[in-house]
Amino acid sequence: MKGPLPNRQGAFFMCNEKHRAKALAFIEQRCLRSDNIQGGHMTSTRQPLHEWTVDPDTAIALQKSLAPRIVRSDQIGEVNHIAGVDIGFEDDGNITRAVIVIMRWPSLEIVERVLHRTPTKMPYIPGLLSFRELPAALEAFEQLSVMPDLLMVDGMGIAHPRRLGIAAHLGLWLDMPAIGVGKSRLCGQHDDVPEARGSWVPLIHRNETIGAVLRTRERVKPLYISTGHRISLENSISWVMQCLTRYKLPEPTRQADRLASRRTAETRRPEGDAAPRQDDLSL
DNA sequence: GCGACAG
DNA sequence: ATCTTGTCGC
Repeated sequence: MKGPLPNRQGAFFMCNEKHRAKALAFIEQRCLRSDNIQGGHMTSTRQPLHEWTVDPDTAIALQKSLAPRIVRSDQIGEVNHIAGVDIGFEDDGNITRAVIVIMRWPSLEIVERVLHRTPTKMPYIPGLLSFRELPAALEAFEQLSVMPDLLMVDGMGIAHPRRLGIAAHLGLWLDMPAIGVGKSRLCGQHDDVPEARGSWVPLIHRNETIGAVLRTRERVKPLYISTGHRISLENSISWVMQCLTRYKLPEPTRQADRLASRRTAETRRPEGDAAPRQDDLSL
């Protein structure tokens, strides 16, 4: 019997056991390895790429060392599922809400959603966003039963002072194709974007094209699109355009966005009510 | 030194 | 990001 939208637990145990097993294996391999899976031999030591709770200087050094590993060309296979990734906050920023929405391509129907809530551990520092938001996002990924083939992450890809924005960082960590979909500029300069939907101008920083400023809707502030990992700028723009409906944001990002910031009945706490005990909410 | 600064 | 009231428009 089909209810409105089965919660995660139900969906997991009733329908996606096999997928979930594969997803777990995937996330385990992606998150716990170092850099030794060349050729066909799996001699992985299963060590994380790096720590997440670090001081600003260390974080900057990490970005500099990781940035050269970002693949800016198309290294992407068949796309059956696209993920929208977004992080929101509640309780004065003390609680981080990581959201992942998986949509089937090309139908764009939602096949899975995860909302993971966890205490915030790092402050927001311009340029170091991924260190604040990615730990929660990765925990959300661990709860997926369907692994996507392409990520759309809110924020910048390589359009970053050290070329490692949150979308690039996540793409590299998971070794998955990723696109950065930002709503405002972090660095770089650009001309005015023509008013026509679909038109764009290059975003340039230190004499290098690091992204595109794309008009996804007329009369609306353009989006900042950039390569995250394993996808070219041209195809990043193409995927974003293909995921547009009637809104400014591409569907995967839009759906993740609304879930990450929406005050739901579970989130809202009338006077006298106790805070939710659970870390994860069913949707 | 001063301003800018994803979410 | 989040907090907020009203306002404009389909």
